[in-house]
Amino acid sequence: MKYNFHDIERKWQKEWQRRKVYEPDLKNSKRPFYNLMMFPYPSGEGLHVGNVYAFTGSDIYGRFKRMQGYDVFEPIGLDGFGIHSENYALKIGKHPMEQAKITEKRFYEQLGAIGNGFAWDERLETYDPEYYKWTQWIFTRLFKRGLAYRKKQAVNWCPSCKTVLADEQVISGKCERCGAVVVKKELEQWFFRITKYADKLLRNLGKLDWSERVKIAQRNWIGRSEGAEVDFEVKTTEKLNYLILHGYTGSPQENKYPWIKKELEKRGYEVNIPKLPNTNDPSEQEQVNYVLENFTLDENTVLFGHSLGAIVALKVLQKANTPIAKLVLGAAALDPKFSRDSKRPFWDSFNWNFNYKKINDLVSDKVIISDVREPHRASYLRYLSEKLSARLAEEKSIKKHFTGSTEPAILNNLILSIRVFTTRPDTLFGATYMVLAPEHPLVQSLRPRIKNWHEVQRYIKSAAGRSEEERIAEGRVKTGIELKGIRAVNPATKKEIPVWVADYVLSSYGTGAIMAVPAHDERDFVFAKKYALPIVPVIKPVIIRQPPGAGARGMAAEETVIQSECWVGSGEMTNSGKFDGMDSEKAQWAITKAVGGARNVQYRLRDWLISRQRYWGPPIPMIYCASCAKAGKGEQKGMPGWYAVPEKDLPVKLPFLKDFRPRGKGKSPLASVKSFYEVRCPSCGKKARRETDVSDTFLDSAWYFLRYASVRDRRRAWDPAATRAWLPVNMYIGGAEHSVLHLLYSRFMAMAFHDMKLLRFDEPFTHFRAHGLLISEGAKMSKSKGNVVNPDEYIKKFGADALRMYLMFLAPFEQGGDFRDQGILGITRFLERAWKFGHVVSASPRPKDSGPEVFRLLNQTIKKVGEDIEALRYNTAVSALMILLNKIEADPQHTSLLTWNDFLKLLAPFAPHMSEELWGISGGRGSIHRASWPKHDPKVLREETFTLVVQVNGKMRDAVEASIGIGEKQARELALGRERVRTFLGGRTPKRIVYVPKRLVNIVV
RNA sequence: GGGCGAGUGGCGGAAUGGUAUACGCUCACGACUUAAAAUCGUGUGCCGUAAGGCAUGUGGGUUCGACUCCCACCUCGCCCACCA
Repeated sequence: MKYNFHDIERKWQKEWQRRKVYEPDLKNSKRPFYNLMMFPYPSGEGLHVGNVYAFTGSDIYGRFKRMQGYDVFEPIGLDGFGIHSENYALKIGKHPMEQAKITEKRFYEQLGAIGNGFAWDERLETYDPEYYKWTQWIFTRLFKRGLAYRKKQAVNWCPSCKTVLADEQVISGKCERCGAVVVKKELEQWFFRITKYADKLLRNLGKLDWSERVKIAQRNWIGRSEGAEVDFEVKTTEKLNYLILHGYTGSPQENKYPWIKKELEKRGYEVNIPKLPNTNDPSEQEQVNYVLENFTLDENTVLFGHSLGAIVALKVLQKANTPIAKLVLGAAALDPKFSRDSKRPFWDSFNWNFNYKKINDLVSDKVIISDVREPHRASYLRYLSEKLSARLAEEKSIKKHFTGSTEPAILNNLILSIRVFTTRPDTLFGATYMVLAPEHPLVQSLRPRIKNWHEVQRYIKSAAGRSEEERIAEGRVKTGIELKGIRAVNPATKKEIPVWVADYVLSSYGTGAIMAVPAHDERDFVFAKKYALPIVPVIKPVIIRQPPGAGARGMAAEETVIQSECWVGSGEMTNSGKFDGMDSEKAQWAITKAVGGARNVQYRLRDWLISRQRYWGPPIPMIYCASCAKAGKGEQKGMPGWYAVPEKDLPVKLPFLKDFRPRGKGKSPLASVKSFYEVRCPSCGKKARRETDVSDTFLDSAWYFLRYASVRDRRRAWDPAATRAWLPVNMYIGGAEHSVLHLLYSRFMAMAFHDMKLLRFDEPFTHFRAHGLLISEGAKMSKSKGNVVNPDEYIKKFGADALRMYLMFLAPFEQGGDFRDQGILGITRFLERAWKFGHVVSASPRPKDSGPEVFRLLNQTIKKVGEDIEALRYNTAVSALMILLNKIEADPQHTSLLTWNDFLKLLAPFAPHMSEELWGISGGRGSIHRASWPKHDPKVLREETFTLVVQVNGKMRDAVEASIGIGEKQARELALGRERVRTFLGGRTPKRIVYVPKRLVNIVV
């Protein structure tokens, strides 16, 4: 009776489905166990053997848990949306919607053939409108929660896929999907505010039972660093002068003005704060004319207006028609249209229309300061900042409306300064120059004061054109250009230092600017060497006492200031960034405070860029209404005109597009489909425009595990009762390549839903295990090497059981394995022998009890296989099964039916089809996969004798069977009495005899 | 450059600080066969006829005893990479 695996496997696969062996009762489960495997991304080539490897490992664990009495839920689905599928469709010239159907069929057939205990009734596909309806719903929820927002930023652009990419999808400067070199592009895009959870994502790792390497990868990716933010004052060649306009009912003698004047004059600036006419009943013309008659604006003027003074300032500038250095508006008075206040006397005499364009042309450096304690002003100030394209600084006042006797927030915005982030404030004394990222806004705002603007502009352009990869490929040759005419003041040394622009500073990390300390930072050192900048090591700083004095940011007065005792201007780097003697926490913060800096924590993690300018994904369910935007209306603060598609209108179905090719130019193909993007505004009903980008595939997979237990729920994304019963996931197994993508996004989702009270837990996977990489013939599988293993072929040739078991036998599951063609024969032989013996067992009389040796080995095997499965050491579990079968075969007359059936149970997770068939043959009831896992008897494990090893000087010289009850004295005597031992001793007397109970005697001479 | 992991027979790999090389592949020989395949049996780290000696990347250390623990170095793999 040859084992016909083909028929038997097919038979049981059908039968299991018919009998719903793997369908847990989702409504009433006593012992739920959610055993999840990462659902596959269905490629056109069909199921990869790597998928089979991962799924088998997960399935074995699930089957083991099921036999231990759990209701195991092991769902499966397809992650079929995304660039990968779309690119494949493009390649073969099929439409992704049609191709998806073909691939789906193929994948489910293949997944069925590997014999996993899948809960087929709960399968899902991410491109199914029933599914992505909820993906879109999630988007709208995140938007309403303020976790989804739009911003313009230099983003990663893949020129080949013609779409933007998240940071996580750029690997060494290349597109994760297609390998094309990624460039930076300035685009407005949707982001998810994952950074809001940076700290929690980091902290929670501690309580998760996950593969350590994945936790480490996440920790590194989040990249928390503690440091300080310090402002460096900027000095320009021509001295600035300040013209400050107070507000309604104000005067230069009141609140912050004297202090500001003093602070600015201390720094050597000319300051004018005129008393404006008719403060209590001001008129626009009168005030504007007064200012223009008494003061002359020029390109070194910093114009600051507070409250109504801000409005006057705008008019003054408009009328003066002279370029100035900088414009700062503090808590500007509200356009009556935006105000809910009672009528003010000046409302009639002021004209609230401005020539924004003219103002923009006259001054490029503009700041609008908004007091966070005055939320009613926020929307107008935001509107104003957009109109003026000014930086909106949200600051906290000392006294509401910035009316305190000191207002550091105002002062800091008046002074031109560069804010840097550093983890090493103790090296401040060694900061000899500064570097801004090419995209730093200050570079643009300082433009009129930069003497070599042409060269600077050329450099910035070339830096933007260069891809990340090029920068790396150039071997870290750093390039940059000095901003001539601009200097910064080192707040520690008070010395003026040059300011550079260089692309080795990243705009998206920290403040986009650094203080360069070439003596203590390798990158700065290289740069300084190249451009002959001073290198000053910081040596032995000392603490001196100083009278109280405010720092640049007006921090509380200090008693201790740390100063460097001596600097040595040698050109060499003192050491590799380690700075002995003063990097203690205390010193770090003392110095930070002394220079008016503030403690700060920075994360490497960036917000998740979610937009994709492609076709094959869920359309982003947002609508933009231009007329609402004009009126400053919108669903979310700071995003006028934007509305989420109402839930009743979901899903926003992806239309069938004949030409679905990516268009480039930063727009999705949907942007050219009028019938798609033309909609009514959900708020005002006027004509509006639908968002035409689709969302990132990783959003689809960031929540799929929540859907499985509720796939038939048409009213909700997930059913609360089912979710409470089955989630969080008890065991999640998948590839380590998702360490910082899928696994981080999913955690973010759970945390966001938790905070929205949509979930009771905030971590989706309590246990996660990363399986290793399956390679073939000693090398990574690739088409070019011709070593790709096709699972269909092996299933056809050897059967699913053999393939499963062989894959698991290769090496520890978490380590990965090397698929060698020859090796599978060993497993085939093992299975054939089991098959043969299974028939012998049922055909010939069996002893009632197994012999003691067989029985002991059985018990040992039960223990070992159970422990090995729990630890995912499948290779040694298989090996133990082989040893047991060898024994049974060698001693068939001492093997009882009971023992044989226990063997089959141990085999069942690995070879589910054959064990099921043999189970029936030897009289087992029901499915073996619902039978209970055997228990070992600890008493039986113990043997009566053991091999006592005899060592001389630590080397094994002899071995002798001894009774388990032997004492130390007897063991010594037994050892010393051995012939061979005497030979090795050669008459010498032992100096020492070490006895290890139940193991060995070591005679030392 | 940083992080993580791994170096054991011809190969995949196994070993709570205590018999290194389990289990399997390969190979050799034998049985069965007209023959081959399959199957079964025996053997298989290296040197040596043997006694014995030498072997867990290299060099040191701790220990009665180290693949295992500690230090330094080398090699390979994976992940990240100008994150201040």
